[in-house]
Amino acid sequence: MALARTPRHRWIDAGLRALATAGPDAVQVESLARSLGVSKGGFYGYFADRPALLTEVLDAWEARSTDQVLAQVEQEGGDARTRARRAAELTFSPELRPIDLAVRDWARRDAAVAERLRRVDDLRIGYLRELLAPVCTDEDDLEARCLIAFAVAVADPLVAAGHGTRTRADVLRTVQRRLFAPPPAGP
Amino acid sequence: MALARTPRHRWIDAGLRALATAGPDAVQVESLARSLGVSKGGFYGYFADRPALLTEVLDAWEARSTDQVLAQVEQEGGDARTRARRAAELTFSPELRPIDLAVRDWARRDAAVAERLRRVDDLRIGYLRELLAPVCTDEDDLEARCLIAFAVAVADPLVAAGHGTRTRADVLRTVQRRLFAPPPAGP
DNA sequence: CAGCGTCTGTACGGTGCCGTACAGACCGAG
DNA sequence: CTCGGTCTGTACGGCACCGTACAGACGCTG
Repeated sequence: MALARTPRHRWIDAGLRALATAGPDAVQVESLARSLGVSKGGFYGYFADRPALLTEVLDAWEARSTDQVLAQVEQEGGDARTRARRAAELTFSPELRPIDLAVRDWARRDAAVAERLRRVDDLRIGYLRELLAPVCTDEDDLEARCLIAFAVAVADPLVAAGHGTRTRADVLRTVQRRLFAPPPAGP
Repeated sequence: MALARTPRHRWIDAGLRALATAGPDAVQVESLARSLGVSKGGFYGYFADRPALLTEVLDAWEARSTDQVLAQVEQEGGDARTRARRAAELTFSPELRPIDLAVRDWARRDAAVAERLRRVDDLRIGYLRELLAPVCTDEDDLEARCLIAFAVAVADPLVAAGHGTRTRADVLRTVQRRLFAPPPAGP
């Protein structure tokens, strides 16, 4: 039984890279083969066709974005703020971040992708809600903080503007402090 | 001099629609021609090639997203909160919103688009900063609120999660109240 | 070493898009 | 009506990609 030089997971990894850098349209069989230094000969032994690969690419993204991140965070432990930051670091790591953005854009035009993203985001925000609940007395306030935290995390690299003398990191620190601050004053 | 049935601006409008719904890769000459019920015969009389059309599509988007929105808001007037909401309504209208998202994704892989987006976002956040300045004593706080407001506005349709019994609109109202609330307590 | 199954390279037809060429339709001017 | 310029439809060559077919290389197994 000859060993595969280019087994399934290499095609999937290459697909994830292509998805991250150039969107789903760029996940092309011949293009991936070139990037792997291989011809597409073996591809159709593993996958029925291009859509089948895309499905498995999404499977891989979903697993890495949820189970693997949560397992890691829970294993490392720490208080709520530490775990929230760690979950954000892992979820929006330099490696996963561009895939996340590509999937979000993709979800705008593909219902199946949108449903997957909904599952993933529900899980993420559910976890965030648990972590933020202790500092919030009001349920409305809790929900607002969750949306703010998540929206800022998602949109950060999408917002191109500068902040005068401050860096984006400066501003993000201030935002984080606000999120874990005691509830604001009256209406 | 025969009248053009399909003048420049119709190609550009069609390009904007394609960009909005399916991204820049979908702005294809023959595809646009089909959507206009026309063959591509006349296209190359107006535009040198496909990239030239994309440039003009971006020009149109930039003009509509900045000058036209600001002019409208300033003309309608109102207090800071009213104008902020109105600017958001116009900037993220059902018509402009999907173009905005498509451009943001596009900017991730095209430096020229990224620079355009930077100009546009700087202008938008600059305006927002003016409007929010009166309710903020602290400069750090002001900058944080600007980023929060803008990030939530941008990411809202990208975040797929639900909020239990509340609707997204409910949560957004709470966020808006927070943004215009007096500064939070100590550190 | 021989045989087998698996993986890989190459070649092919089909399709869709780009950009060009050109002929004809159309409308206003004289 | 005739002329002229402009816009449009059609056709073409080139290219890139998809999915299939098949022959040969490779390494394990006996």
